Amino acid sequence: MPELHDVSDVSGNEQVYRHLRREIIEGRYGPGERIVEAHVAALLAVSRTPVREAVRRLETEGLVVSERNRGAHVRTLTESDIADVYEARARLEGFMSELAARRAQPDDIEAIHAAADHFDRVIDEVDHETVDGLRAILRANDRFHAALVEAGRADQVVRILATAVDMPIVFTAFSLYSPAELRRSSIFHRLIAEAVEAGQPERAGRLMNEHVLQGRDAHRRRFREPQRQPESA
Amino acid sequence: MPELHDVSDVSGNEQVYRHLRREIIEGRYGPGERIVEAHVAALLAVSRTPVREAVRRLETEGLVVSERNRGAHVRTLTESDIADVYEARARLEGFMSELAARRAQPDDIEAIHAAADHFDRVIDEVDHETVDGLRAILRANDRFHAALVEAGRADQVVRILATAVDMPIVFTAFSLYSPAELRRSSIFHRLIAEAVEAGQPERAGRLMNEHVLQGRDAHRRRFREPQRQPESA
DNA sequence: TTCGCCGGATGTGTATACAATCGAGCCGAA
DNA sequence: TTCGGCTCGATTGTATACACATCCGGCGAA
Repeated sequence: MPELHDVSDVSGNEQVYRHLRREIIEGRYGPGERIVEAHVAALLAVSRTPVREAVRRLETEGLVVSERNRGAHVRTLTESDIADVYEARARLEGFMSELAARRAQPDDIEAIHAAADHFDRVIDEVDHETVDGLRAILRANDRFHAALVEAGRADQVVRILATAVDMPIVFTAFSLYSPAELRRSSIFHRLIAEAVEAGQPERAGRLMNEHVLQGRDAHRRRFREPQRQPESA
Repeated sequence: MPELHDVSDVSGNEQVYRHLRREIIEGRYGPGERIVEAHVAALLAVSRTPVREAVRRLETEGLVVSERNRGAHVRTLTESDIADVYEARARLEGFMSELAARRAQPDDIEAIHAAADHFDRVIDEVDHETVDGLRAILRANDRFHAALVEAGRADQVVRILATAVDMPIVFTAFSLYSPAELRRSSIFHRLIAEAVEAGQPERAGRLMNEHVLQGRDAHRRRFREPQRQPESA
């Protein structure tokens, strides 16, 4: 893991990548919207070269589609695309939870419990209606999933999840979870943590699988309602 | 799927990408070997710009690792990395086989059977000891898996498999399969095709899962033997 | 001998220039 | 009016230039 909270020493490439990724995730670049290299370059005060590299990365991650000589645009996903990716993610994270239950070290277990605690605290304390609140909740959720997945000690699978499968969660960012759903998530986090600690791979895997599918269903419900956007930051 | 057998109208970027990918897959760039942009550029008679873009793509696919200001090198995988990726692939392809059994259209079924037939013909006819023979076998195998996976009609998951998970198979290229293993593969292909045609998702998924794990084990056996390289092309 | 410093060679990161392509609007002919 | 072709602005694809980081070998001092 190179840098985690580094801020100074990032290449232009990396800076552009993070910028675009966040803009897309948080919906400021809508689905289908065109990404013009020169505009992004001007906005971030860099040349087109790093912009192009960042776009290539996003393209292979699947966030962006580009056609030769015609530029790049944000990928548009159908409801069923998203559901499929959730299910794929359920399988992979389920697998990682099994591995975690087999391979986790005491440190890992502690990190998992800490992340679960932190999630609880965050959902109680932050204002769900603001962008910052949502970011905090999503970050806390990511932290739990990251702790779990890393406890499985399978770096390549972690990489797959991070680069290829993260995408859909991403588009979920503003598809808010209700307080009830968040509490349910919290309960699942606890159950998974306990199964991992107890060294019960099958249970851990099944619980995680189910937990992710709950996310899919929550997403699906939101998708079918009129979209409500939270207040901007 | 943009182009499949296009050869003329490829951007330099794409050309470099394909070149490097193949070189890595077929082992002419050994694990850990450094990739120097200017050398590749000179070799393919393009500038460094498209080379850099291709390297970024390979990097997010996980074939290559690069460090800031220090260049890129071919990723080195441990035996356990490879085993983990195989298992992840088993889960995802198992999932896709389930979907295929649910969603496949008559065309898809036909393509799957055709690919299975083709695989049989190829393993009977080609010389397993040459690079070209191996390429033909791997291509035939890929064709079966592609037909199956595409029958699941979940483009995003196909993308994930292609960009993130394909990698290990890749490193397997020269880890030859024995004739007995190839025949076993053939049998599994048939069984999977039948389960899909019969609309039996669970069986299709289980069979595919098992089939991929057989691949993992074959790989593992090869890994532990002294490496034999096939004659060069 | 060993350590540390320096300088050049090598190679990466980014900016910029220019050619090629695309697409929209215009114009004239049927 | 409608359609085909044309031109031009906008944008992408690639080459090239240059600044800077890293690596390595040599040299001198302790």
